[in-house]
Amino acid sequence: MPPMPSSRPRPASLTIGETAHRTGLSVHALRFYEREGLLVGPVERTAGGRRRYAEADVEWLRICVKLRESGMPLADLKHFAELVRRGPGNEAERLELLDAHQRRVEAQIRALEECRSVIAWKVGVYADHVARGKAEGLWDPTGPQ
Amino acid sequence: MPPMPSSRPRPASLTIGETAHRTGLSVHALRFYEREGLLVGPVERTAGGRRRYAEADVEWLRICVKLRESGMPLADLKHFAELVRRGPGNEAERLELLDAHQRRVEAQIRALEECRSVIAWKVGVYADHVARGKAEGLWDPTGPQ
DNA sequence: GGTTGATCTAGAGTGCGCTCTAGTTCCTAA
DNA sequence: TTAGGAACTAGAGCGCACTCTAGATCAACC
Repeated sequence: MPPMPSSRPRPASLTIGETAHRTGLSVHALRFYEREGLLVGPVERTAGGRRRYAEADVEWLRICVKLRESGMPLADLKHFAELVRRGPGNEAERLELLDAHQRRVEAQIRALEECRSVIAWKVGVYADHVARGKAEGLWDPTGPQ
Repeated sequence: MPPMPSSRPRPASLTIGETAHRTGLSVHALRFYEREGLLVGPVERTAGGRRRYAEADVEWLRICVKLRESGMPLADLKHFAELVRRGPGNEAERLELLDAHQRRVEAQIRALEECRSVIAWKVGVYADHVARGKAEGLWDPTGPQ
C-alpha cells in the first residue's frame, strides 16, 4: 500500500537553489528574507539542516517578488507576512495594505508615463536635429539657450 | 537709457533656495549634483560666493529630475551632461543615450503593469473574501494552501 | 550695530536591500 | 573513500543617492 497522499499537501521538497531559480531571487536573498521574517511560515529543514521549500512558499515568494518589483518596501512586506501568519481574521487589513499599494503602483505608472512623454519629446528634438545636421535649439553651453 | 536687454539671455538670478523650490530638488541635492558634474555649465556666483541659477539651469534640472524619476542612474546623467558640455557634434550619441533610456522606461511601465494586474487579482481575492466573511483560498499558515 | 535666516564648504552619515565572506557541514556520484 | 558542489551560519560590506553636520560667512532688515 502506497503512503496515503497526505490530505495536507505539504511536499516541501525544493532546495534553496531550486527555489531561487523559480522565484528569481538569489539564495542569499532567500535566506535574508527568512531572517527578516518575510516568509509566512518557518521553512522546513532536512535532518541535515538544509531548507526545504514547499510550492506554497514559492507561490508566496512570487507575490513578494511582484510587490518588491513594484516598489513595496520590505517593511510592508513583513507586515503583510505577519498578518498572514496570524491567520484568518484580519483579511480586511490585508486588503487595505494591498489596495494602498495598488494605488501607489498606479501613481507610479502615471508618473513614469509622464517621464516617458518628456523624454520622448526630447528624443524627438534630437532625432529631428540629427536628421537635419546642424545644432539649433539644443543645449549648448557656449551659446544662447 | 535702460541697460540693453542682453542678446545672450543669461539672467542667472535665482538663489539656490528658489531653484530647489522650482525643481523639486533639495538645496543639498543641488549642491551635490553640481559637485558630481551633473550640470552642464558652471553655476554663476555672486561677489559673496552664493550660487545664482539661470532659467536654463532650471530647465536642465527639470529634465534631470524626470530622468532620475524614471530610474536613470546618476552616472548616465553625468555622461549626458558631459556630452552636452562638449558642445555640438555628438547629438547622435545624446540621442542614443536618451533613446536607450526611453526603452528602459517603457519596459519598466510594462513590468509595473504586470505587477499591477497580479496585485489587482490578489486584491480581488481578498475583497471577495472580506465581502463574504469566511476564510478560504487565502493564505493561512495553519491550514491547507 | 545686531539679529535672523539663507548659504557656504568639506566631509561624515544614512537607509535600503541586498551581496559577499569565511569557515564549516552535508550530500551525491565515481 | 574521496572529491566536488551545494548549503549552512553570523556577520561584514557595498552601491546608490542623497542627507546631514559643523562651523563659518553673507545679506537684509530693524
